[in-house]
Amino acid sequence: MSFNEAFKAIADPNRRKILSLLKKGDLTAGEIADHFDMQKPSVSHHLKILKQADLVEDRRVGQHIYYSLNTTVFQDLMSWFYDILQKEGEKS
Amino acid sequence: MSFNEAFKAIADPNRRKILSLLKKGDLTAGEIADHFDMQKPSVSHHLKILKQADLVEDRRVGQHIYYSLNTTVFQDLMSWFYDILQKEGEKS
DNA sequence: TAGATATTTAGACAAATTTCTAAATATCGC
DNA sequence: GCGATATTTAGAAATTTGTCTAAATATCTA
Repeated sequence: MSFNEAFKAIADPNRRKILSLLKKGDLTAGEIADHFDMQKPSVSHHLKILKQADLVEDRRVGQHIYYSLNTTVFQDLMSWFYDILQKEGEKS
Repeated sequence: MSFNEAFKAIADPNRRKILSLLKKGDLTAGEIADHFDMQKPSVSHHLKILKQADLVEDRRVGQHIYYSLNTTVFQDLMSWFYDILQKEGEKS
């Protein structure tokens, strides 16, 4: 269900930037927003799309909401690339 | 220049299907269109986007235009995934 | 050159996307 | 509970995207 959603999610450069930021460690929504020129509601919107695509997870800690990478779906996306690059006739 | 274009190009399921079809071998625009319910101009539009993203190449053979995969950009996209999945602190 | 086939280009239109501002919700510290 | 901080939700506006039909271009065959 989230395979196509994930491809759409990573199509946006701002969202890819968010994912790259999270690679280095978990961040709150506000910390993420600090890296962008957009307003916070816009960043929140992008985070929602990443969350719906299962590319990130969130957890509340007091006033803050921490976002973190969920790498499991990345594996699926990678598989699609592998499949395209694998020549016809080659065996897995 | 085509890194972001490529990510956008593969965000569409019809275009991913075209790429999957081409994996098995080169096809003409018409042969590709036969696999879809869309009208031919729509398929042509998708092919144009894939071409602009350097994901496919085309060559005319008489009346026909053959499309084929160009795998070089796929490598770049894959690299982005690798980079995300690689844990901080791990050495290449 | 004329008609047939293959494909793209042009232009229109609806749907989806991205961003904004304003308001709502949740939590903290006093 | 109140004010401050963090974040999301709601709704609007502008842009982009995906699709269609009609027309244009390119090539083949006779």
